[in-house]
Amino acid sequence: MGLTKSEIFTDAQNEIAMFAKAFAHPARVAILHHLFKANTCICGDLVEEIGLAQATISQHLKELKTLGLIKGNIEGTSVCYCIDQTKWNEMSALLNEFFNQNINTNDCC
Amino acid sequence: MGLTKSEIFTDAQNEIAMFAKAFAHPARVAILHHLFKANTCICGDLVEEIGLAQATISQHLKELKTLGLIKGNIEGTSVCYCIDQTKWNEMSALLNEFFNQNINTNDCC
DNA sequence: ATTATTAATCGTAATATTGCAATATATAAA
DNA sequence: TTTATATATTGCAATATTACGATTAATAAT
Repeated sequence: MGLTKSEIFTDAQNEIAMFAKAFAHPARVAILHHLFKANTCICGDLVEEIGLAQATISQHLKELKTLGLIKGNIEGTSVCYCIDQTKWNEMSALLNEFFNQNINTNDCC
Repeated sequence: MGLTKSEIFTDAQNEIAMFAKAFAHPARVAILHHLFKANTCICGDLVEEIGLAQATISQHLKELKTLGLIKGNIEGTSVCYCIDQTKWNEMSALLNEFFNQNINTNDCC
């Protein structure tokens, strides 16, 4: 118990859930908001901007990076993060398709 | 610790995270998939279709209903569920805006 | 070489989520 | 009224997530 039974769902369903999880915490939404506004930033910027501990921000960055939504480039002692446009568009297309499957249905109850 | 600090984020960031959470589990994605396909369904249909316990499906339905994404109408001993189109479109618009804020940014690293 | 800066990782505590059996509730059918 | 059917709720166990202090690692500056 307590363990999601991924094996009983389709790949598409699991993938949608995986991407959605990226946005399912306001800290990650805030990180992405800031990245879009600033184009690039380093971990320290986000710590200041958002107000969570460095370890916490680093952990959220790791999740976004693991999913492929952001990239990180080492620049001296710091790491420059930015959105991975290609992956972002891929994710966006997948979720959009999910959101728009209702074109032909009506309210029923 | 372990408690999300919602108060340090904007309303928009919290709202995006809340909606994203709805899709952050494949069972709920599967429920919504089925609802779009079938237009309406009852809890028992989903138990059969998805293969999780009745209590588990009921719990996922409750979360979707609390968010307002689905509606439930009592019909005899069963409850007829369907998508709430208005709320769905509202959610879709909010997340789409989030996904499309990248129009003018470039890859950087 | 030593020190400062930046980020990642580890360890840990607290909270949240998932899943199910058992039970409760509420209506329909007999 | 009793029984059957369908869903919600409760209680509990297991896993996942969130957060942070402390430490580590790696480069830059002195």
